[in-house]
Amino acid sequence: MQELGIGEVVRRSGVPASTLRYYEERGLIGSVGRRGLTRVFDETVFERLALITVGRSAGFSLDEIALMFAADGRPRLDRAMLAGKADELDATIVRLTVMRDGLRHAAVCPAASHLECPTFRRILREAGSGG
Amino acid sequence: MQELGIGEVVRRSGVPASTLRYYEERGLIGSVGRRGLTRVFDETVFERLALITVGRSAGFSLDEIALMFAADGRPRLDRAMLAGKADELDATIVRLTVMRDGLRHAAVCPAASHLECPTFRRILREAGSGG
DNA sequence: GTCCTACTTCAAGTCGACTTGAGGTCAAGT
DNA sequence: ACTTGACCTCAAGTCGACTTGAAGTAGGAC
Repeated sequence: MQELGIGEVVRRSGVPASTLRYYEERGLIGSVGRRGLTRVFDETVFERLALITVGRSAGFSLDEIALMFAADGRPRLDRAMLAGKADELDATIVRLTVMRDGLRHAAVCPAASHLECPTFRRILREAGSGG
Repeated sequence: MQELGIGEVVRRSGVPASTLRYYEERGLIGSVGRRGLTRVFDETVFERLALITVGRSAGFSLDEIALMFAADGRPRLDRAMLAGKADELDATIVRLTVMRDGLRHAAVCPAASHLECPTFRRILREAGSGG
C-alpha cells in the first residue's frame, strides 16, 4: 500500500497536522512507522479519519471512538458496546429529527415568538419526554 | 403562572443550579424576577431547558441556541437562520444514520477487525463523501 | 556550506461549557 | 439568639479537544 507523509494526509483529508499528531498520541490513528523522524501513513488512515469525524459529530468522545477500533481484546464486549452505541445513536436521531421539524416549523410560523407557538411548544414537549 | 424557586426547577428538570445560573448569565433562560436575592422562574423555563438540551445534543453551541430564542430583532434573518439550522440538522441526521448502520453491522460482522470488513468500509466511505 | 521546506518534540495556551469553593444573605425553626 | 438550609455572588478550576509557539532535525537545491 502506498506510503504517505503527513503533509499528503493533510492535503487529502483536510485535517490539520497538529490534529493528526494529537490523534496518533491518543491512539486513534496509527502511523505505519517512521522514516527517520517523520511519520508514515497508509491509505487506511482516511477511513479512520472519516470514522472519527462522523463519530465526533455523533457526539462520541475520542475515547469512545478509540474503543470502537479496538479489534483485539474481548470482542464480545466490544460488539455489545457497538450495539449499545447504535441504540444511543437511534435515540439521538429521533431527537434531532424532532428538533429539525421544530426548526422548520419555526421558520415559517407566524407567531411572534417561537415559544408562543403551540406547535413549537408541542414539539418541544415531545422532545423533552422522548429524550 | 406558578412561580418556582431554583430548587424546584432543579428537582423537576434535573439541571443543576450552577447550570441554571450559568444559562441565565448567558441569556438562555430568563428568571421572571427576584424575590429578594433569589431567582424566580415560571413554567416556561422547562420548555427552554428542553430546547437547550435537544439543541446541545444536536451539536449547537449555546450561542447558537440563544439566537434561536431571539424573537425580537430582525425576524427575517432569524427565520432564514432557523431554516439553515434545519438543513444542517438534516445533514447531521444522515451522517448519524450511516454511522448507526455501520455500528449495527459491526456488531454482528464476523470480520476480526471492523476496518477489515468490506461492508463497514463501504459505509465509512459513504459517510466520508456524503458528509 | 547554507538555505529552504517539511517535518519533529514538548510545553503551554485556548475555547466552550460548566463546576467548585469561599464567603455572604435571608427566612424559618427551636 | 442562634443554627440550619436554601439561596446568592464572584473568581478560579476542570475537562475535552485541539492549537500555537519555540526550538530542533533531516534531506535536497544551489
